[in-house]
Amino acid sequence: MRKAIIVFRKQGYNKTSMRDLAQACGLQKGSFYHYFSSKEALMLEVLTTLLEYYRKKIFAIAYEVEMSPLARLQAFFDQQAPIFTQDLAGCLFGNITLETISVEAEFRRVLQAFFEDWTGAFAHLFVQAGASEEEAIKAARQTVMQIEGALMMMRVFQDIKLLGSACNWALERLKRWPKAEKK
Amino acid sequence: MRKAIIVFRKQGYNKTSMRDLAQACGLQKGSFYHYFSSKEALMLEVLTTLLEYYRKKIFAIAYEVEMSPLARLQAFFDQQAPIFTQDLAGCLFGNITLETISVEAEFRRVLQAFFEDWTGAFAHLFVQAGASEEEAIKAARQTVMQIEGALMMMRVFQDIKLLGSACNWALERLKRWPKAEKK
Amino acid sequence: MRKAIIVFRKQGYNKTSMRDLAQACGLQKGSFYHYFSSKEALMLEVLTTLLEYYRKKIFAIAYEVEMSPLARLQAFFDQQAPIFTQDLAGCLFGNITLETISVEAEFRRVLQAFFEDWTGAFAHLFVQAGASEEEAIKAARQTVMQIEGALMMMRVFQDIKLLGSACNWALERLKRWPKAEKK
Amino acid sequence: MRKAIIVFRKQGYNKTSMRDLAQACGLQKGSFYHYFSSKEALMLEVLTTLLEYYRKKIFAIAYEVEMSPLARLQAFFDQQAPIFTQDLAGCLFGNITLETISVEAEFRRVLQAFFEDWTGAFAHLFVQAGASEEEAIKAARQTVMQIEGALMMMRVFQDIKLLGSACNWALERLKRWPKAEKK
DNA sequence: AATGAATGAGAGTTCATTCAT
DNA sequence: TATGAATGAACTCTCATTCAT
Repeated sequence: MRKAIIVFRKQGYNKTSMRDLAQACGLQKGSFYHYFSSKEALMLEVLTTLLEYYRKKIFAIAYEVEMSPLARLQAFFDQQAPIFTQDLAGCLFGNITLETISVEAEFRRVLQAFFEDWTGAFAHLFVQAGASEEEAIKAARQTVMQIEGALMMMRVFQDIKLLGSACNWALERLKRWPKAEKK
Repeated sequence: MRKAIIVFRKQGYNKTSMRDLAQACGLQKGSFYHYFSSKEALMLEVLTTLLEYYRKKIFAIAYEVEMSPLARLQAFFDQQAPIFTQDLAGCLFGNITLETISVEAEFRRVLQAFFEDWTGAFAHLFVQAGASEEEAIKAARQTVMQIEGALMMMRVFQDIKLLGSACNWALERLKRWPKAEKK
Repeated sequence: MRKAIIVFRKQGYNKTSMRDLAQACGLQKGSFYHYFSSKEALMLEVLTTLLEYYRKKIFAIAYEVEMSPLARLQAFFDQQAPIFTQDLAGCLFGNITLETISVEAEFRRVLQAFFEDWTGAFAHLFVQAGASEEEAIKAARQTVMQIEGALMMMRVFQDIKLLGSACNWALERLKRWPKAEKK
Repeated sequence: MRKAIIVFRKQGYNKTSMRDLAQACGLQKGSFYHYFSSKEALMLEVLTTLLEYYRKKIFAIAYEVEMSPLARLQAFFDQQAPIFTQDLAGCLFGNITLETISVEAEFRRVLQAFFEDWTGAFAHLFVQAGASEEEAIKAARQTVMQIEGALMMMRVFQDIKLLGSACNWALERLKRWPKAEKK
């Protein structure tokens, strides 16, 4: 499963064959069908599992009351960055979105959930820093977009720093609110 | 060729078969090989041709001296938006980047060129509006990222307005510079 | 075992997978191999068991001395009909014959035995009704053929009555012999 | 196509792989898909084509006015027998019926059409020989059933003569009608 | 310039079978 | 006795590509 994430994120959905996945796991491709009923089902489960992980390990950081919003965002990025930069492969959800969303309707619900929860986490931070609900959502959306855009640039130009600058912009932005550094 | 762009943008590179492309053009699969030596070559030519089109018809707008920077950016977006929103399929370069960049090295050069020129065009506008070279590049990059991120969100949530708001943010940002509205 | 008969009769030999059979028995595929060494062996055992059942419960009716030949044939059909009409699936031996006889030689012996014993049972009735050995065998063969043919029509046209008429013809035919109704 | 008939008749539908068929035609299995969209479609076309052939070349004999009904039936069997006895493989329609009818609904229409037309042809002969409509249909049905049953026995016992005797019975039966031998 | 037959490789998937537990 | 993981071969079908016409 963890192996599948890596392969899918790097090669995309259509380019990745069951043989690739099996090989990455040291199995025969037929063996995969004991665990997943189809390639599509596997992808769906990969996405669902990964979303769960994000919720518990990353998005949750935005709701930790013991840190200031700014500290939380910092921690958030610290957790997220290594995942995104690994293999210079970016964000699985973003990659799969652009590759499949117009054709594979089954993935849409999970992909939407990911982006909604991500935006929600950021919005919560902006609210806590002093923004109105509306302002917060706007800022959160913009931040998510910027990061996904940055990941794209990171991959085209093979330059990890491009993600860093997007994160910095987000931190700067949060700082502008009065309660950004208060617990 | 124009048909190929549409199909590739919507379905992606790997999901699109030569049969799909031929069908879209009212031809037989085999006939395609009179014009393009391989699927890869075709994609490359599609990207190159489209890049040329962008340069002449869209990026060029940023360098038109008769309009204020703000007016130019507005015109820029007016040209770009319908292409991006058609079929809710987004930006071919962005889509192909996230799908293939880690696997097909041959496309990278064109993809990079596209994003460089795009950024360059925006940077020129910010400079003309009064920004320093460095500030301009930063702002331009951020804008491109935001738009690509917005296109992703537009596709996941099937909501065209998400692109619009990214464009508006860019316009607002440009306005903050003193010479934004001067020719 | 009884479940296997049902599945095989309806789906045929090649279309039926070990998974289908296991499922019908509430077992796992692997568990089947404690009872049968292979799919072929299973089929063979199914056929053998069923033949044994036919011999004891159905063909035996033809040899019951307490009834007239006609009464025996009637009883014979009364026993046989519900088996053949269940699920509109016909006769397992007939189905398997037409599907596999040219390819799997191993089944031939049991299949032949079934048809020989069946014919023998009918021939006995005709002899008892007054026919010569030769005439009896001829009539018996014809009757079996007619019934198998009727089962085929029953299945194509999804009409249970087609079997009934074949049985009636056989009864009429037997009646023509002088001792048909004598014990 | 002619090759496909042979292979399907001998091996059945499920046992016959696209590789088998391709091999019989000296092609690669992939090449088959230029002519038929799927195995099922191929089978359907095989059945349809063969039905057409039967109608024109065999069933038509029953309607030839220049011969007596008996002569026509004789000619009918003379045409039919070599097809049925070839490879001891029997009747494709009968074989496919018993193998697939409960599972593959798409074939039913053609299979029914075959048996209806066959019965119709025989019924016509009986009518011309002097039978009432009702009697004719009954006799025709019985004859078809007998032949299909005989083909089954022919295959189990690997004895070509079994088909012959079924044909003879049919001829004898027709002779019993007054106008059987009149043109 | 365009076709359509053909190919060989490989896709996703199913299968009968094995075997450690 | 029964499971469930695993395999390797075979399945139906699709693909990018070639080439004679």
